[in-house]
Amino acid sequence: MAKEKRVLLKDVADSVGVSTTLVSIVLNGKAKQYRIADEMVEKVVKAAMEMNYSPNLIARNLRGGKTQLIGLIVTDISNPFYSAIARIVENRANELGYTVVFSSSDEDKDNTKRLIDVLLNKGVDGLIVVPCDGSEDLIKSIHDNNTPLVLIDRNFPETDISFSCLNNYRATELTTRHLIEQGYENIALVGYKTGMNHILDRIRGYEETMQAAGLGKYIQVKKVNLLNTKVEMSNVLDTLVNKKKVEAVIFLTNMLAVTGLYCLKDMQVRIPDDIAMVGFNRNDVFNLYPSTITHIRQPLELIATQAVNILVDKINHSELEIKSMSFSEPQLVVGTSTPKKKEI
Amino acid sequence: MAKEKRVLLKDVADSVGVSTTLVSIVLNGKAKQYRIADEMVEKVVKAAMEMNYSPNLIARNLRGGKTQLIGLIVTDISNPFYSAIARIVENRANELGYTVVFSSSDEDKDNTKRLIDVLLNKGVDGLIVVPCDGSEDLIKSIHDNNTPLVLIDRNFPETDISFSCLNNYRATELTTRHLIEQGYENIALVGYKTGMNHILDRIRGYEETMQAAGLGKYIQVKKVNLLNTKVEMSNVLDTLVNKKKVEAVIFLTNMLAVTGLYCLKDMQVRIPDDIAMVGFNRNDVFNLYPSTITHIRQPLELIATQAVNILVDKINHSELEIKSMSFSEPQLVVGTSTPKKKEI
DNA sequence: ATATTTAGCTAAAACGATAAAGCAAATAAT
DNA sequence: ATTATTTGCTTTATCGTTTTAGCTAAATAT
Repeated sequence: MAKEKRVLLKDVADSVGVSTTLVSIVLNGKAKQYRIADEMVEKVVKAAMEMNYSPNLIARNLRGGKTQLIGLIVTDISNPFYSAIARIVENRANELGYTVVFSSSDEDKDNTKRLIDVLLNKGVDGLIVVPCDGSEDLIKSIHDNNTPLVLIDRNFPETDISFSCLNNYRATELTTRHLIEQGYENIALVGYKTGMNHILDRIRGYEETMQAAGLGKYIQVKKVNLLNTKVEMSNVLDTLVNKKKVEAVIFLTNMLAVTGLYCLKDMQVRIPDDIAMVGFNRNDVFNLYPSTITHIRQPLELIATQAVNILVDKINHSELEIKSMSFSEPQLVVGTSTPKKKEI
Repeated sequence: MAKEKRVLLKDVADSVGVSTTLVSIVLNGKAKQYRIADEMVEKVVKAAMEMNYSPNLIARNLRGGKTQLIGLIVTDISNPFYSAIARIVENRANELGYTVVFSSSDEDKDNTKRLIDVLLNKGVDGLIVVPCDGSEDLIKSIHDNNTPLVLIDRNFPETDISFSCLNNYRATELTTRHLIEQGYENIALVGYKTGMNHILDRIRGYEETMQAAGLGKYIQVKKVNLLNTKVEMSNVLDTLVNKKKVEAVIFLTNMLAVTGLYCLKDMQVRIPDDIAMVGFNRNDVFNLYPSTITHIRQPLELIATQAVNILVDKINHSELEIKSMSFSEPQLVVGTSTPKKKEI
């Protein structure tokens, strides 16, 4: 029941009869560099193994300024999209010898600031952040302060902050083109109010593809608020379906797509009989809904792994100030929610 | 661009012209105890505020042995059930001044051991763990070593390790009783192979309720493997539906219920026309499926908050060895997947 | 007038590791 | 034979706090 006393460097040193410095040198693999005798190296390593020594990271960190801790700030860890990312970040970080600390910003920039402060204070070696609206200056100041930092899922193109995200323009270009090829013309888009680049890129992808296909007159971008989404979504969909006689809707995020499904179910609008739709990111609902939902698949594995790779690289070469940009390509998963439109 | 130098205790001390000790005492609220003059306290606090001082936690921790870090080990953070828990743990931990480090064990006890070692090595003050099959001895040894530890979602009733989980027996008692009241008799259950208590309790809840209702002869407990779930589930459901002519199925976890829905869809078995079913935990699928799925709702907020409360209590009173047990009550959310059975 | 207490503060040690500088003995060079 | 170099290790300082013990001057007691 009593707390086992931890084995210290000193304990190992005493057991071999040498200084703690020597043990530290040997266990850090610098024996050659400090020309420690081979037999001595062997003795020390053996003793350390037998005594089951493991260094106190806090002490090591205080001395060296490194914690092998990575901070991950997402908007909401309970959002399956971000928890999926978290899992991959965790795996990759572990492989590289890091442990992950996470926090949720709730899309709020003051929260983000608070969380970053806390994490830096805990001594994290670097940060992976899903930035939220209005956080650009804040994030820039962290980056300017030479804290290793990588944005994920979203980015600030005007800055020299590294990021790993989806090629968002391509995502909606793909979906829009698919819908056009299926014969739809009156195609609307539902996004949300934000100045964040990932959403703006998705909107551009839709608009430019529509324009290029000569469907400019049908371009309709509806934006709902992130709070009170359900009510706003109902109104938006009511307008699109009943007033605008829209043939297909593209939802810009998973959450919007699922909320959209709830509303359409309430309105007793059938998919795809009454309207075609495209979602974003995988969701069991998309497969189990009466019709399977066509959606964009993000290569999460790649996006998250790249973010960690870039970050760890920055941590290890903090003297270099390189902007790494990783755009991953989206895939279109075609379901039965976007069938070929029957000609009149 | 240059790294801002952190403000140290010494900087504050120098600016006021006193010792670091005094500043430390004042900022830790021990001025009275050390009878520091009131004007001095005021001066120091003012200086610290103005200089925007915040203590280096690493140094503080090295000295005090506390990190204000909590380790959370779940089986898979990308599982929405656990990421929902993670979010609540995070919130409550933050309120109490802690930060959360997470890891996923993948239901593997060797992973669990490795992760616990890493987290303890990082100096976490305590652990919240979802234990997996076969990890009882391991977990017990951590607990015996006086590391503050709380189990969540699952527990080891034979030990004196604190936990916060659902009243699992009540959960299936509720569902089974509901089905019986709706007129079903041939009710089967699908769980998975494990020795873990939470599943065994759920099975007992079903069995004893069936027995008490005089439906003992209908008791059928099917167990699928956690790997290869889809294939095994197909076989199990085929047997239940086609051979055993079962009227209703209870799925013991969210994952099982969703997998079940996939299989039933493939088999073109309609719910509830061909079979009634009950799921576990909330899922958008349950609401958007053609029929809404009756399911057990776990009070996650309560379960997770309690876990943190218990843990922090243990951290602050490590001398007391109290076993705290928190069983939270399940709720039955009734959908259209379990309608009143029409009498013949 | 001297001894004792109290108020108000500081010096120094400690937490456990790592890095820089140093030092004796053995070997090589002149 | 004397000096210079190399080998193999140790001593000391350091990271930024907190805590223990102590120190000085003023206030009180004897």
